Amino acid sequence: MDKYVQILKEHGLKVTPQRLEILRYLDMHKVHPTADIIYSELKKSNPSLSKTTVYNTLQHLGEHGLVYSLTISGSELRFDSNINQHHHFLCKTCGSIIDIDIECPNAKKVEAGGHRIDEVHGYFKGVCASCLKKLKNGDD
Amino acid sequence: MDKYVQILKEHGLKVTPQRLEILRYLDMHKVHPTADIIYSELKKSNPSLSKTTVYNTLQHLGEHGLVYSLTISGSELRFDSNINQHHHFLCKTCGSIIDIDIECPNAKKVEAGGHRIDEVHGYFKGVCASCLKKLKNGDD
DNA sequence: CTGTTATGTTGTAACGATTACAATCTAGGG
DNA sequence: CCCTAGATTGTAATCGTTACAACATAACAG
Ligand SMILES: [Mn+2]
Ligand SMILES: [Mn+2]
Ligand SMILES: [Zn+2]
Ligand SMILES: [Zn+2]
Repeated sequence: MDKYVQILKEHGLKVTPQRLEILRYLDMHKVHPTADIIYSELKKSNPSLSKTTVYNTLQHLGEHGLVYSLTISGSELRFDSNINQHHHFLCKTCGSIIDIDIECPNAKKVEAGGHRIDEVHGYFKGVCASCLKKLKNGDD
Repeated sequence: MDKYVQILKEHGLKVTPQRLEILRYLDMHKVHPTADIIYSELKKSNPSLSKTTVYNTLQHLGEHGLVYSLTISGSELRFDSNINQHHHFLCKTCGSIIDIDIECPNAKKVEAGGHRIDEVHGYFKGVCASCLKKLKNGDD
């Protein structure tokens, strides 16, 4: 049985072609795309796809813990199918969002305050190594 | 000389009544208000205030490091005049955004990857202690 | 103090991401 | 194979934010 079919079934979600394609797209493109990017790309092979379906599906997948939405940019949500705890770096020069494989060691302290934590988001913003290098080369 | 006048002058910003009021509002109301909340509140005493001015001013103050904008909610920016490094907790039940006084110990690791960090955002989302207590009491 | 000018303010219109809604379709159980 | 709850679609609406142009004013020189 197809990997993505299985994932949907395990979570009691109806298996539809749209859901399968969105799941697969996120799994194959780990650059934290927007809903609109996912829509535009998948529309190429499925011209009847609706943007509403992309939004609905991403929300469903999110509610079932299959995808994660990042608010790092402030203007649009970015989606991530990597469920493992990790942080993100947003380059303000090239716009790319880079995975930072660290876990937050502070969660315990927050829970000590009596709050219940469901999500941890660690965001860094600045200029990525690649863009810094380009800037330096342009100097001379 | 007024505290806020001094802050603006130190940063080479023209001193205007609007900027002074926005600075003061943020300093007096540390609940991470939206631009719209700031606008609505200040409009009471200055009916000619424009929403554009609030957005422009917040952006200027941000560029000069006098305020910080949080993308924690994903749907709207929240503003913070507390410049000291700290994290935030968003309660998905009552919507409040609570300061968490911890610094991120991971910044060094990110910089080790060659990236330049300008901003660090630590966000936790869940249910706050106060809302948890209410939920528990409602159980019986 | 007054005139000049760069900059700030205002109101309105435009924009872009997301959501609401109603009609149509379909996955999956019986 | 049929039924129906739930999914998909297209369109319109919403909401936060930004663009723009006319007008106003802070700050500085004289
Ligand atoms: Mn990621
Ligand atoms: Mn804060
Ligand atoms: Zn970059
Ligand atoms: Zn709460």
